[in-house]
Amino acid sequence: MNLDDQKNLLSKYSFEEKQAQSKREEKILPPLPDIEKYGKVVTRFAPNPDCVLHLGSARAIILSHDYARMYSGKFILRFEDTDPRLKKASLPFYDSIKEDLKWLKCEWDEEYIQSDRLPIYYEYAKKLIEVEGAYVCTCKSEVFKRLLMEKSPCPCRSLSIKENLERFDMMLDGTFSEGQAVLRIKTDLNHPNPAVRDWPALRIVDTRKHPHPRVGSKYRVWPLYNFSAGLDDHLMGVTHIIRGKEHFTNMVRQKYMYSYLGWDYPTAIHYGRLKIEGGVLSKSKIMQGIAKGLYSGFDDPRLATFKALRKRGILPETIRQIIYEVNIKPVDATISWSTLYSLNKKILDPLAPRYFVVFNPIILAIKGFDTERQIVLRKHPNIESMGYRRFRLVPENGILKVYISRNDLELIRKFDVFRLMGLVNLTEFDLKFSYAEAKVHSFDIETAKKLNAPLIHWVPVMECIKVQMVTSDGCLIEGFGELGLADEPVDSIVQLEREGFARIDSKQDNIVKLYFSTK
RNA sequence: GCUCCGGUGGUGUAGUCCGGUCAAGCAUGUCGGCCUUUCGAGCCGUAGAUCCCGGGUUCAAAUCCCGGCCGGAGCACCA
Repeated sequence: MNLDDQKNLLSKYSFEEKQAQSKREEKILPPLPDIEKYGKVVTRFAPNPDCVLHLGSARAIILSHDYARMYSGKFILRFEDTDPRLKKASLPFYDSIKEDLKWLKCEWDEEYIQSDRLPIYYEYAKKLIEVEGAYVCTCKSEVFKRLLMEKSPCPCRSLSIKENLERFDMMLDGTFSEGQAVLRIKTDLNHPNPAVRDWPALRIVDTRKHPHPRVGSKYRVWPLYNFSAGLDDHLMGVTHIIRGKEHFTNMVRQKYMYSYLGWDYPTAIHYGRLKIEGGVLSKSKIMQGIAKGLYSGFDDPRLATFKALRKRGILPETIRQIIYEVNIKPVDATISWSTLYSLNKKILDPLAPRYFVVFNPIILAIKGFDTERQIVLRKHPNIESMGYRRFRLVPENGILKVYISRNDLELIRKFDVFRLMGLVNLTEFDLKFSYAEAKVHSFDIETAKKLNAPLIHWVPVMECIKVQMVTSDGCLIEGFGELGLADEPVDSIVQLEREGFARIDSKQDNIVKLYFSTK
């Protein structure tokens, strides 16, 4: 082996070694605790259908679903629509939540709607009264609150089982009206956290005034979160609850109920909030903003809803990677758009065909373009099988007209020669009042390279299509794109050369509408 | 105020349970270079962290203990 051979071998070896090292490690979920305790893992996602889903729910959804799949378990979707008054559900959201889950590739195995289950909750309410774990309290809430802070019981707490049962029936039959009675779960009145002391389980809602979107005014006694969710988690066999840390004390409260019923509390995992720089992630801000006309809709690009992310060409795989990366820590995480985009681009780049689109267009008249030319460009620089883009360029009286972007004017003026990508090298650039002129210098790329000419994208005036694009701040910009763009199906993501990635949102009236994704 | 939970480069995260191999890894972002008929992708390199602070235990602490500071969550007849 001579020296050259050795060098070769060495460089080859170290190259491969480096490649192997730099290969991105596929993030995997850490093991779920307590799996040995349960025969089969059961998780659930339990949204209130009072708004569309946003990035803040992504942790709960993806972790719950993926852990269920990882352990060949079961993933349940449960709609928690038990507040007909303040956080009232609305019919369209049941469907939109399901759409978002499907888009995220989180198919559920079972589906429940709590507003269908009121009789079950009533049954357990009675059971809890019978084991003296619950009582019907008719105290004014200020009075009760004061007693609570003093760690002293309210008069209703010592009522007999029989009296409580009667009172509960009076809640159900309408003798008590809204605000007059509430079923409470007995806890330790000395519990250091006043928030857990004798928490309310069921209350009365005047559903003639506040009809429920699904069951109207059929029921007047409605469960509160801890009661219905707590019961359902056991009843549905949930083994692992994955939810936000705001629910931490809810677990403490629910455990009292579980002990009366002789149940074991599932393994609960609490994660912190997931935010994104500048992204609007509050249900009330989303709802109010749309009502006020501040946002164009649930898919407004400034919102961090799944609908908006999807519209911008963010892939569900990207969101999943982010979730895997931030994991299940109880700390809040603010992820940056650049991280999101970078992950997205890595997935997108080998998939997205390339096209020319010129925004802020100006006509460029090319002089000295004497003969008709056909040019063929690849849709993807490295993936030939993706196909080709063909242009037929027919000059008129030795002049060819193309659109270029005003944004490139400054760049062009810095050089004597510039090149229209794939087409021609130009010189003697001259900006007239409403158009620009330039003269053919040469055609081959080698000359352009030699002269260090900047590369400009372009669109032929004779063969082009109108393009509108919604930018990330919600503005609409217009321009012209090459004809082939119109052949790409709606929803596909393309790369506009030198501009960035964009998703085709619609095609109508000879206009292609795009949503900008990422540079 | 009370009750919990946390604090690792700009951001996110690994390591913390079972102290040494961590003068701290990875990703993203920054800056520079290479490559490329894209300002994309890829490749190479660079800079950036007294591991919140103080004390203690120890031969040895990002890791254990105590105190402090800062941040978050909860304290609804909401979910």
